[in-house]
Amino acid sequence: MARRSDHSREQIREMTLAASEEIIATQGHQALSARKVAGAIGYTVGTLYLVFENLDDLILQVNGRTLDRLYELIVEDQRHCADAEACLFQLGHSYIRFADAEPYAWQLIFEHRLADDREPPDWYQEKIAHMFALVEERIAQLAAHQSDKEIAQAARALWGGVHGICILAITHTLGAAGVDSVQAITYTLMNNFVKGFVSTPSNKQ
Amino acid sequence: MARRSDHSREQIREMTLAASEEIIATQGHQALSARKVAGAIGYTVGTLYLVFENLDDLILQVNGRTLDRLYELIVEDQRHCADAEACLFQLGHSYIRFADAEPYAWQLIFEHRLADDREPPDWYQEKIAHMFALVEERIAQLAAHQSDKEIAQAARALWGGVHGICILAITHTLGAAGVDSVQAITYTLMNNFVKGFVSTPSNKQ
DNA sequence: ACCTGAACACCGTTCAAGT
DNA sequence: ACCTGAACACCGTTCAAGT
Repeated sequence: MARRSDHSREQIREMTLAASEEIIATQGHQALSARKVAGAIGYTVGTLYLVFENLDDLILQVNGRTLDRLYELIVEDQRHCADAEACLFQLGHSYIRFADAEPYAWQLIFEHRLADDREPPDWYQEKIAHMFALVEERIAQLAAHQSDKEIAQAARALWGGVHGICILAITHTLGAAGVDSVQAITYTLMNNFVKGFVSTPSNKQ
Repeated sequence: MARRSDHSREQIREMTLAASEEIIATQGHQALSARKVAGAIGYTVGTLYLVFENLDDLILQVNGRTLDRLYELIVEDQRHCADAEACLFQLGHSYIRFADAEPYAWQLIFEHRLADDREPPDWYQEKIAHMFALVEERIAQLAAHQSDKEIAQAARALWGGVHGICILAITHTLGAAGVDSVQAITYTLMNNFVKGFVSTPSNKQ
């Protein structure tokens, strides 16, 4: 058998990504396999390799779309907060809400390692930078006398911090049950951090 | 062939764990396979299943030993710091130093998921609680008027925070190159957090 | 040109059979 | 009693062969 042409390359790409997302969302990324995805869209394994470089590439595309959804959620939530501090806290809450809603997709972003420790492609790095800019923006609004470098440093520290709480919560390493408790811990982190940050003329060591 | 009895069960266990650690340290946990480990110790795959329940169990044992090494390093470093605040900062630095020295072993602790989301065994949870107590102890020394609950919350927030910075650094998501820069970001997090924490009569929302 | 399906070199896990 | 090795049901990836 051959030459079906039921779908365009772009359609197959979309079907493949959607099927992968479905498997990841319901069974986790451990359950993702080329054969399973191919079966789900009614093609054979070989076809996937006409559209994607390999499984690593497929996962990278999936992760890109996860980052897009996360960005959308965050931006939407940012439209309903009052001042810079409230908006910064909202950033953390939105992040956790997403991780809680799509734990497997979210984890895959950080557990997926490219072969030979290669750098992710530019389009991917830009998505991350794009999201990161939102944190830096809010931190900058709170900074009274801090330099750009200190603001960048603070944004990385705080985003890393919120991220870590998420991870530990999802892997049950925090001894904290439920999303509410995670949100409370995140609030503790951000609240104390911001207090320390705005109260200092300079944070440089 | 059969009945070699060259080694006791305990010796095979030790050889298996050592070989697994070697593979993980040099090639990452993706490269770990039952057949590869068996080959490295001169036995066939079947033998591993006489000593370990399955590969998940083997990894759990490896992770337990990783936690032990981390604990040793932290406790040793804690003997050379001046006051509570310095010791707390040292905790973060030790943690990052370990993650940097043994990135693959360290990552495996958080990427390993038990089947069906089962809880890890008691002996494993105790190792984590043991290490966590070190953070709580230092936080408690810095707390002037905070309640036990606030101290526990703060310890979780701060440890989660340091952990997250580690992850993002290792996965190149922080735009920060090198251990020094990671240590600086961690310092920013801890310094601002502690400043906020000690300056507040109560952190309850 | 597009897709198949068989092949290759791997997996984790089990278990009858050998000594 | 201890260990093997073959079997089973899977993997990712490639590519000659079919239409």
